Amino acid sequence: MLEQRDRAHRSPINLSEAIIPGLCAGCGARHIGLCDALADEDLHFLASVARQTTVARGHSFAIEGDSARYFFNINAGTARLHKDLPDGRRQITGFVGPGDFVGLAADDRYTFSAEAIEDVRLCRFDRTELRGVFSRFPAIERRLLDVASHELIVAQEQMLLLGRKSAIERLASFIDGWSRRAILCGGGTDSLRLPMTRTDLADYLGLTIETVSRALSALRKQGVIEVTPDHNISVVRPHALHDIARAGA
Amino acid sequence: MLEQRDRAHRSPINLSEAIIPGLCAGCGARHIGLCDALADEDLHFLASVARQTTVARGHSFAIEGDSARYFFNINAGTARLHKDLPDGRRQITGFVGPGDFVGLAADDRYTFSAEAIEDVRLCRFDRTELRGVFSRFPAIERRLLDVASHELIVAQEQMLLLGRKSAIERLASFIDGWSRRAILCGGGTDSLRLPMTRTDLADYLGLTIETVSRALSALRKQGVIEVTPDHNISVVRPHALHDIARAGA
DNA sequence: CGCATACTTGAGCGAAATCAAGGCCTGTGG
DNA sequence: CCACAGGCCTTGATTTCGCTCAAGTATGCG
Repeated sequence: MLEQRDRAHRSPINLSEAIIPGLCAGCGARHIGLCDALADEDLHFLASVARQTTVARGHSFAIEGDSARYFFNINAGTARLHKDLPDGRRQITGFVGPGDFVGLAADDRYTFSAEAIEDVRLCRFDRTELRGVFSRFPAIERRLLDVASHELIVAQEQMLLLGRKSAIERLASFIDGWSRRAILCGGGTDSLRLPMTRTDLADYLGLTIETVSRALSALRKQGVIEVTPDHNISVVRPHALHDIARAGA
Repeated sequence: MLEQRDRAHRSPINLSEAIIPGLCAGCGARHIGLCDALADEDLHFLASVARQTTVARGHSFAIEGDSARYFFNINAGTARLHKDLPDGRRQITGFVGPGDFVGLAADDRYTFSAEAIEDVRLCRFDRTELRGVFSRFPAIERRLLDVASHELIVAQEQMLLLGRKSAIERLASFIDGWSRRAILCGGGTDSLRLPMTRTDLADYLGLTIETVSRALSALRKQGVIEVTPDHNISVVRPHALHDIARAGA
């Protein structure tokens, strides 16, 4: 019986990181390998339809309108997904990190752009081969349906945020969600690393950079968060933060 | 060999309407049956996990926070899906009509409420039985993944609308999309029936009822649309409407 | 006919956008 | 080592788009 390490060694794909991670309840798709029971022939098949690549910070690996040839699974780093209007207005629809999928929401052409905000390592699947992958690994198709369902829930929550919440509530919602994700998927609760700029935050929350900055200051003055010198955040009163996010009580 | 009509007659489910409709490119999930090759035993199985019901206008068939027992497929009528904040603010995340699915974006509990804005006839599936349905009809699972992907695309487009578009652009986008849907899925292009109230429209577009009304008047004064005496709409200059929607050129 | 519901329009207000200035950190070159 | 440029962020002043408050119109129903 092969060790995980040996299998990883045989494949151009690094199996010690999730190729097809599972859905971790509460935090979305992250960190749970599905690949423990793969035979050698399965590995060879996967290697023929998937390739691991690196995308440097600032570079795009999918562009809205381009032919959607690939489907991605992020292994390391963070990327932003965004849609743009002709006059330059931008809406970031999500940030994706290790374990997340990119390209579920695709037609023949990408309906979004994906850009690395840190160096990203990812696994790239040929979309034309996806049917083949599904029939060989039915569990993957099932998993993807779960992932897609979860993404729909998140998307609808974001619509509520964009359509109906105030600037402070938007910021509080984002920090609340991001810190939960960090706690569930890594640990350290004291300082929360924000790999995205204030501009990214603004484009994600439907605000301007100035309003983001002011809302952060307001949360800081209320003693709910602290802003570290390197512009990261630490959550001082998680419960109060959550109450603001939910427009609570 | 059984006729479609005979099969319909044998089942409590009306098979002449789509139980599991296909994905009609461009218009989303609508009107295309998947049920032409079903054996009698399959029909009996479907009848054991699904039931056709009616929901009267104004009534909810799913409530946010309730245990998500069912999965729905709309056969007739229109419903709104919405999320609410404790203080009464409401965001409608979508309108669903014949052929659409409700409950894809569900965890153990519903993360949205669904309410009929016209009398609705729907087919109700036990979610605990869905796995069984999928293994008996793999095509359904595949179809649902396509539907979920398409809904993600639509959701991201709506995020762009809510986060970055002006009131007039929002209205133009909605009317543009709704009229395309109407043209693709039924025909008559002259008068566009809007089954939802101005309040619904406002809650869908992240605006107030007054702003919706003013934006409609503005589009009317620009000669892009006409508003009929019964508050429906007819699109006079579709191209101009589309340009406004896309903040175009 | 009277009332309720839904929609439209106007006036004034306010939250966030825009415009503008200044601070802080990093890297680069003298 | 310091000087300076360029990001990135914060804060202040002013403007604006859409919200709130208010009044009036139209339609449908008992």
